[in-house]
This record gives sequence, structure tokens and C-alpha cells, in this order.
Amino acid sequence: MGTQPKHTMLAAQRNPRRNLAEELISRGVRMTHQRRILVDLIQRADRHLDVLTLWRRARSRDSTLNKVTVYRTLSLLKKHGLVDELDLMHLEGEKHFYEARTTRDHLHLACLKCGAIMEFESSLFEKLKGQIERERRFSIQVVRMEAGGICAACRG
Amino acid sequence: MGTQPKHTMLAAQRNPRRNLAEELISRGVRMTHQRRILVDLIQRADRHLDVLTLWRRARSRDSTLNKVTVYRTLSLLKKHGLVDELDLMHLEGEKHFYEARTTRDHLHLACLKCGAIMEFESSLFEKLKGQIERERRFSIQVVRMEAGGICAACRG
DNA sequence: ATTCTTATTGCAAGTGAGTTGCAACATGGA
DNA sequence: TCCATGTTGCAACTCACTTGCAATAAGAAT
Ligand SMILES: [Mn+2]
Ligand SMILES: [Mn+2]
Ligand SMILES: [Zn+2]
Ligand SMILES: [Zn+2]
Repeated sequence: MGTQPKHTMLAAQRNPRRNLAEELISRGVRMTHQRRILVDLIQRADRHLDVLTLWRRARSRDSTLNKVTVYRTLSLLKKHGLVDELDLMHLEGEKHFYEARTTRDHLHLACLKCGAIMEFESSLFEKLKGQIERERRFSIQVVRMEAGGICAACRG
Repeated sequence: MGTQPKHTMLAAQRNPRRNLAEELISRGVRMTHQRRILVDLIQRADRHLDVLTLWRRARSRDSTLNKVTVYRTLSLLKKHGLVDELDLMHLEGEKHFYEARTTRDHLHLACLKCGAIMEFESSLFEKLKGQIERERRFSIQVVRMEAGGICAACRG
């Protein structure tokens, strides 16, 4: 099981939201040194980050930054709907992955053979969400769709 | 946060697959006393079961049945594609929920206010899966879609 | 600039889901 | 009935994540 291809740009880069730090400040959240580092790393991330990776990257900017602060910052961002939490089919254990929320939702494909993670946007996805909201009168705040299977490269 | 309504029948009851025990036997899996109990409970379940609930129910039939066996049986069923693993938006901590896989996929709606879990089937969901398989040449083995939000009852 | 309130941090300890090694045991085919 | 091999229970473990608390820092008020 390898890793995802380097050349595909994350949806969070193509469809970015407003600056995360500004977004937090405008909501009256205290902008600490630690949060500034973490939020910046999340926003610029080249891939879906787990807590340990995010912590390691953060420590290279402030070696005293504690892992607990990473968890607490991610909770904060989740609570404000600014990051999405992913399972990526729990391909690498029980941990979770995080990405800045984009202007348009997308879903994730995880190859069970090589471990590649792909993103997919579709108007059918948007239509499906609309159908749920209408037919069930359910107000969607967060959606998570993931598919596990075999990618094109692994099928040959 | 309450619990899901009693009157909605689980998709696993409406669209059941072949008997889980028979399915395992036909695949050359040893049918132990413990597996028979667990598989029967999963098949007849009135709601999405977490490990602890499944274990408690199993112990009322065999008080020596160990929790590790529950985990190992669920892994086995997952490996054979006979159960689906759900997060239900991790509304109650990090644990997972399980249900027998049905003939037709469905998605889950989790009310962030009252904790109700609803199921939803849609041809748009099927179309979306088809689009992924075609456009990405990705062979889907398992899909998981969950939405968190506010249910009709909580919206009033 | 200085003070002050209060949210946030780091640390250490704890929780809880899920895993693993191994000896005893049960399954199902010979 | 016997036997080879897969499965179980137990205890100990790992790992992701949480919590209590004293020290600290943000940022609003002065
Ligand atoms: Mn999960
Ligand atoms: Mn993504
Ligand atoms: Zn692959
Ligand atoms: Zn509700």
C-alpha cells in the first residue's frame, strides 16, 4: 500500500474559503500564536493531514506546541464548520484526517490496494444533498461520503 | 440528545440479504457457537449496534462470550463484505456501529440536536456511484455516506 | 503603556476503543 | 472417533483522544 499521487492538487487549494485565521477572528475567537501556526498549516496543506503529521509540522515552527493544542484547535475548527473530518476508510488505523472546508463539497475515494486517496466533485452529489433536505426536511450541516475500492491504476 | 424513533424499520430488515450464517458457511468459514449468536443478533438487529451493545446482547445467550470475539467476528464480516461499519458522525464518541449489508446501499442522517439516526435510499445515490465507477474507473467495494444536521422534528 | 479579565496553553494522568500473543479448546473433515 | 487446524478467552497492550489544573498570554478597557 503506497501513498497518494503527488501531482493532484487538493480541492481545498482549488476552491479555498476565506482565510481561516481571519474567519476565526471575525467570530470573536482569540487568535493565539499556536492557532495561527496550525490554521496556516491546515490551509496550505498539500494533502489530508492526520493529527500527528499536523503536530510535527507545527513543531518545526514552535517546538513547544503541544499535541493537545492540536486536538483542541481541530475541535474548535470543527465546531465552527471550518474543517471537515475524514476517516479515509480507516485504511491506516482508527485515526482521522482533516482538511479545510471548501466552497463546494467533494467526496473521497480510497484505494484498498495502493492506499491512494482521490477527491471527486459532482453535481449529482449536490442534487442528492438537495433531495435529502427537501424530502426529509433535514438541514444538512456537514456531509461525509467515502468509497473504498480499487483505483484505475491498480486495476491496470 | 435523545434516541432514534422506534417505529422506523431498519433497511437491513426491509432488504435483507441471504442468511449471514449460511453465507459464511458457503465461504468455508467455521461456524462456531459464538459466531452463530453474533451473526444472528446482527441480522435481527432493530438498530445500528455498537460493539458494547452487541456484546451485552450476546452475553445474555452465552455469558462466557468474550468482547474480543465480538471484535474478531465483526472484522471477519467486514472482510467478507457482509456488514457495513458506520461512524454516525461520531455523535457518541469514537466508537463505530455495524449493520448487515443490504441488497441496496443507503446513507445515514444523524441529527446533531436529538441524536436521531435516519436512513435514506435514493436512485441519485446509485447514479452517483455509477458516475464514479465510469469517470474514474474506480471499482467501488464499499460506500459510506453520512450527513450531520438538524432533523425535521427538531426544526419544528 | 499598564492593568485586568478570562480564554488558552502545556503537562501529566486518564479514558476507552480496538489489538495481540498464547495456551486451551472446538470445529468439521478424514 | 481421531486429528489438524482454526477459533476462543484471557491478560496485557497500543493508540487516539480527553480531562483537570496551574501557569500563561490575548486583547479589551483604562
Ligand atoms: Mn471514524
Ligand atoms: Mn479532500
Ligand atoms: Zn490503487
Ligand atoms: Zn433531531
